[in-house]
Amino acid sequence: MFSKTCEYAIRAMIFIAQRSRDGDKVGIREIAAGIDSPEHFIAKILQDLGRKGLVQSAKGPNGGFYLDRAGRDCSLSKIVRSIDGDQLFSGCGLGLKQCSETHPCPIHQQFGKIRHQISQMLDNARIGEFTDQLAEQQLFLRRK
Amino acid sequence: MFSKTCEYAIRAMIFIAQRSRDGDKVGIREIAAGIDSPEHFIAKILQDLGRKGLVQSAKGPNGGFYLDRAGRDCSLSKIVRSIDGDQLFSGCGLGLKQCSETHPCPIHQQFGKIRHQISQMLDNARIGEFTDQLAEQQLFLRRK
DNA sequence: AAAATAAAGGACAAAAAACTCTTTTATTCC
DNA sequence: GGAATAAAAGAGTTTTTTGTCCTTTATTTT
Repeated sequence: MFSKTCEYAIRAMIFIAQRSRDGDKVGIREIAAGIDSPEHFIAKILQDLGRKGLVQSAKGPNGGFYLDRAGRDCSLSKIVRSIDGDQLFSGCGLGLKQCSETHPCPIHQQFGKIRHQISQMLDNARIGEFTDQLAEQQLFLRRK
Repeated sequence: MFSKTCEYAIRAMIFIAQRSRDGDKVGIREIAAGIDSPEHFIAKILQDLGRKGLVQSAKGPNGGFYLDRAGRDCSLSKIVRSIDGDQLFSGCGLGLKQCSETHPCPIHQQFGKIRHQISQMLDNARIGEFTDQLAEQQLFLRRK
């Protein structure tokens, strides 16, 4: 569904949202450990999200990653789009370059409905909304 | 959603179903042209589906690929499963190795619903069901 | 100012996915 | 039996994705 890169990105963003809610910053090592991802790889990903303004960061001692208000309000769909592009939201289920109402692939209708639901879910889910449940260990970002 | 391999496989199977409905066989060149795929690549894929018994084939003059009754009744989910595995049907949306009702990732519930719909759609769709609409050019397997 | 810390950047490496080419095997037609 | 046809098989190559390593830059603390 999502690329590995995108999965790590979402998990990292949610993790950062939780750990930086009181104005703290989170180091890359802590993030990698917290979401069970390769350290250097998630560093690259966050670097990229940083350039795009989806995550904030500060260098030096006491530095790290954190989210501003807009970051916590950011929808999952924005992250998915910025990493995987909009293939998932607009592409044909069978990979046709031209697939539309007037030139549909065999699963065009059915797939459209599903895509719509995926869109809705990802539009509605916000990075910051899991913070409390995460703190209470009702939700998880890594294996036990 | 699906791998390229899987997309080609589904398109090829549907194409073969249509072209072999009267007992004819379809050559690999015709298939590749009909679904807009790399010829040698789809050949490999069909070879594999053949070994798994999902498609029939015959060598020599007048040979080619065709489907038996079971093949035409085959669901899309069976094809997806046999090529991409069941990641799509059972994996975690955020890629967690352990994600379950008792140890859920942040989108576990929402993703579960979507996965269920995808499953249903792929279980219900059968390779042979598009034959008529395809013949009437109401459905398509390649770009214009 | 020097040392320490932590992200940014760039280049590289490994693995997987997508795709190609050539030879072999089976079948049919003459 | 020999030529022609078409899939099967095997051994590549290319591209993309995933992951690693090392150097640089910015910031803070002493």
